Amino acid sequence: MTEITRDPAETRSGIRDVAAAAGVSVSTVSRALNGYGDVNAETRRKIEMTAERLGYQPSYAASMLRKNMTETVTFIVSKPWTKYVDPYFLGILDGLELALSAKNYDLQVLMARDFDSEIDVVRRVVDRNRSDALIFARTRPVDERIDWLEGRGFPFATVGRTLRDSHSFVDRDQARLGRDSVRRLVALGHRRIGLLTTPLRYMYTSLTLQGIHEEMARAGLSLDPALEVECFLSRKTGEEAVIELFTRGRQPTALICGNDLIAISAMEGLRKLGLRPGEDVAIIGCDDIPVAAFVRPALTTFSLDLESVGIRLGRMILAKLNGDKEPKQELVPAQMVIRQSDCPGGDAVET
Amino acid sequence: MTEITRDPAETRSGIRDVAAAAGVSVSTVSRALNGYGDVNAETRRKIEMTAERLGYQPSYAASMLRKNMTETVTFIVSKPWTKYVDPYFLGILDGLELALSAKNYDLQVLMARDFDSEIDVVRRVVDRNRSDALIFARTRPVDERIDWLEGRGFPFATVGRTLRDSHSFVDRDQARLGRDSVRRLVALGHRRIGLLTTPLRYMYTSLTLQGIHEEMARAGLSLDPALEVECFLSRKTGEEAVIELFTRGRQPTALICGNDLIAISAMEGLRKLGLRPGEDVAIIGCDDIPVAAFVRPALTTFSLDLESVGIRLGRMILAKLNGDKEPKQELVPAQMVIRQSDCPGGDAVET
DNA sequence: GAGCTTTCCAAAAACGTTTTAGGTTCTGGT
DNA sequence: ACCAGAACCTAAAACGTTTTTGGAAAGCTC
Repeated sequence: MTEITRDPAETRSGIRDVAAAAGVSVSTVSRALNGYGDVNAETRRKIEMTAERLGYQPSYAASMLRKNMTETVTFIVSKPWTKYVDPYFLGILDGLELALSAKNYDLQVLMARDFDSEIDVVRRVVDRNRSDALIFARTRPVDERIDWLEGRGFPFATVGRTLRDSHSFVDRDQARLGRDSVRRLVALGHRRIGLLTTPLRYMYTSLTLQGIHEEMARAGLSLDPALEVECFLSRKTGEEAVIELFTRGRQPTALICGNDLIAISAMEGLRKLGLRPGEDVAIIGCDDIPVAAFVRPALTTFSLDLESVGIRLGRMILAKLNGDKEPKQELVPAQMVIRQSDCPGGDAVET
Repeated sequence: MTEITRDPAETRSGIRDVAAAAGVSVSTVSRALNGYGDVNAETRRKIEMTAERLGYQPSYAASMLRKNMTETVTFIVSKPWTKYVDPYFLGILDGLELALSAKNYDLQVLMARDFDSEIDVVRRVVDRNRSDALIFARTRPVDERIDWLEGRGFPFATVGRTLRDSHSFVDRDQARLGRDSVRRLVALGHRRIGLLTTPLRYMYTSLTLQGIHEEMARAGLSLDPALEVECFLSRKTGEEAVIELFTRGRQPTALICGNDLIAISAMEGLRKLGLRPGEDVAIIGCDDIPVAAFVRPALTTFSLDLESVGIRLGRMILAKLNGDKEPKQELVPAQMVIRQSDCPGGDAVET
């Protein structure tokens, strides 16, 4: 035990330095610090103190190379999400971080330029061994990312389902959300319901539609394709969609919107047509973004405990990393939060 | 050149495999693939083809260990941002990714549990050599992250300034934005202007206030501390703030809000008080979030080309990684987008 | 045709850990 | 007194690259 305490900032001290300073071998330091057995309690304490004193931090690269694991889970996102700030994304990350950090995994988010290059990021991460597991969202009915990863046997989970559903996922119960929307509107007297959907290429859109159609059939309502408009936030907002819908003829008395931004912009479209949203036309959104409560009329929509989705996702991944082979699949229900934008109507207008 | 083409998925092939298959030494493969000189064009081509055929990808850990660089830039975020979806964040990431990927750097986002643990993430990233440079935002007047990094001489840049401003940053020109808001409202006839600020602990808040106060002084308006309320989106929304402000007495005819969410919720507060936002009281927001155009009255606010901020940030970091010592500092102006929420007023109400 | 440079390539060291294989000391039982 | 096994530790191999060092062959100069 020497008195010379070297400046820890001067030059990063490696495991050798710790070993030398503690008077033991390098391998003993490694075992002590990694919590393995075969090391005397007294020795371990001394090593820990020495490491602390020297400010020793194992080189990430070296330990990654030797252990062949990164202790990192990667979430992949790409532009469509970052551009139209999908509230999904960030809330889930919070939950994920929570679950993963409990087991000392880091959560890293990797950016892809656009949706199509996400597969490249997936490939690079896996091929170069940059992560222990992957998570991504915006699944499509048939999704090449999933096919590729399953082919490799690489651990992953998704936010959202696919047609096959052979993998692990957490998803909002979209079908139920669709059914609930319809049931609510039908109960309010609406019989002609318009749909302003999110892009059809995503699986969640078709699951929602499935639920909507199912409940409409049950209520004895006819499905009118002319009442469905696909919205792309980058091009066609709810505003344009509404105008298109109403000028087509057959005007709906209620609108189910794929997300809140569509819903809020649809309100604006209605006003342009001289209609009062929440009075002449009922509107239901989805996601419960922060402003939903503050717009006029306050938006009726579906909220979801995103953090809990993230936590489930994290647990799922951790189980997988522990060798669990079985795919886990969880559906979490969204909560309808009723405000003002859904109003009674239908019969009067219908005649 | 053998005909046996092994299954690339079977077992990851390393640089040795490529060397053997191409009939050259390991070091030559490395030089060829990394674009160094000292390798015959013909040989290089052969090696590249072989590597391609074997699906060779250099191990990230190994190359990281040997080169002592990660080819990764890390952006650190923590909960306050993820929770109240700050539009800043994601747009900047897009620009950053663009700039960095041009030089083959990866952009990684690391999550901290909360603001206070961001410093821990900073420490861990630097100590364990997990990134070549850091970027973060939400700077405070005196910021321990910056002090620590400057002490280490680790490359970094921030979104936002500090009191000392000794480091590299890109920032929105907050002072100017503040001045512009006031000038606009004064021109519209307002003389009693209320302030619903973002949290004061952030540097950008005080810079904005600085600009606001400066312009108010120039216009000969008195500064009334009773007209300033600090909003925290987690606790005090614009709605509560407005109610507090107006029940204090001395009612303003216009409100400058620290961000759009505050502004939109403030509108709701005004309505609760029986006032019409955009008619009785003018409102100016900040950030131009997607819904800003769709609320009623449509929100007058400030937009910013976030992608360009990201790109500047990226270039800044790349220069630094190229050995540039000089700190670079850029201020980018925000664009006022005038909609409906700022209305004439003041004199009539003022008496 | 000797000497010098240039071009191309190979062998080996190095990066900083973790893991394996093995060795020494101690304890307790006979 | 001897042996088996436990407890603790060390030396060396291994991870998969990049970089350094040096050497052989070829080309050029006089």
